[in-house]
Amino acid sequence: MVPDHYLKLDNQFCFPIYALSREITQLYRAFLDELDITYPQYLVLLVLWQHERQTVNQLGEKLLLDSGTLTPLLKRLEQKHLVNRTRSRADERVVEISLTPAGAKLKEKARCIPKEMFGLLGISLEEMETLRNIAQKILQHNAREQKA
Amino acid sequence: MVPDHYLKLDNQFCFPIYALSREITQLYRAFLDELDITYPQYLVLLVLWQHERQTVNQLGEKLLLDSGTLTPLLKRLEQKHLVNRTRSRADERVVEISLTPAGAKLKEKARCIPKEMFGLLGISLEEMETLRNIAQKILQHNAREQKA
DNA sequence: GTAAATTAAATTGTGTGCAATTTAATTGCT
DNA sequence: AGCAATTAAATTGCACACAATTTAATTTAC
Repeated sequence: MVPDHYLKLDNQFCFPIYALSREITQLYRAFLDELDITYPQYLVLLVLWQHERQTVNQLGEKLLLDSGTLTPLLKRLEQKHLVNRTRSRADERVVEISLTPAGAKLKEKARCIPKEMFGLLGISLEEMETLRNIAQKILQHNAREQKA
Repeated sequence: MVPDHYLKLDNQFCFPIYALSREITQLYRAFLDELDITYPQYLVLLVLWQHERQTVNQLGEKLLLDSGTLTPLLKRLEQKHLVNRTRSRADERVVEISLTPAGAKLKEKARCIPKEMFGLLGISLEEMETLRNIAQKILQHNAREQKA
């Protein structure tokens, strides 16, 4: 007989991650509202600030999101004139996402966000890195299993 | 001048948590689809299995969700005949959520889920507890700041 | 060269999640 | 007692997130 404490909310390992993820998105809002973007949109821009031009598929691979989520999100970013969506001439199934000048400029306003976010968490740099490393370990473990 | 690496996706602490949370919800689906419930619905049931009867507000406090999320969710659980939603006689603003016999019975089917989930993560028990403790630390840190 | 199979993105449908607001009931103050 | 303030839940509006499916284009196989 499995002991009951396995089914108590406080003993669930996954719930705090779920709750924390939502908390993080919430905390980001204070900063991102000023830029008029959401957290997932911010993630997209992070990738584009680093890579300038990406297909929907490439964005999806990096952000672990599918086109069902990305397509409307990217359309909204396009409407805000932060990105351009262009059908590739080489392969018309492919849509390339690139930064507009305004989108590129937003990077400057966003540069202090990661640091300020960290300041809101109340944990040490070590704890933060531990958290990240374990999270990434799980993600990588499951990435491999899915492809096997 | 803030170095650019602060704005690289790989160096974001928050993104792996965000991605992990979604991954966790995904992994849970394998088990919860059989019970015909979603992960947030599962969380609600976890609370009810432990506490039998809760107001919407109490559920919200425990799950860090507001009634905008909970009300439709609970309505769907009610439609599945897993819970009853009853207006309190003592205070008609209050809606009490209680388990139906079917809802209570589901606990038996769910008893192995936490353990099996753990098996899918590819981390040690220690790593899991570390992850949970840091996550809870952040959540508590921000719970206090919000009320201050 | 042509048809079948595969692929990239888009669409459809459903269930969250949260801010803002509304509705109805209760509490607090005078 | 009556009204203002507060509260619990519900609603409205919007942005995700993901499964399933569709559309259009490309690749593969014959």
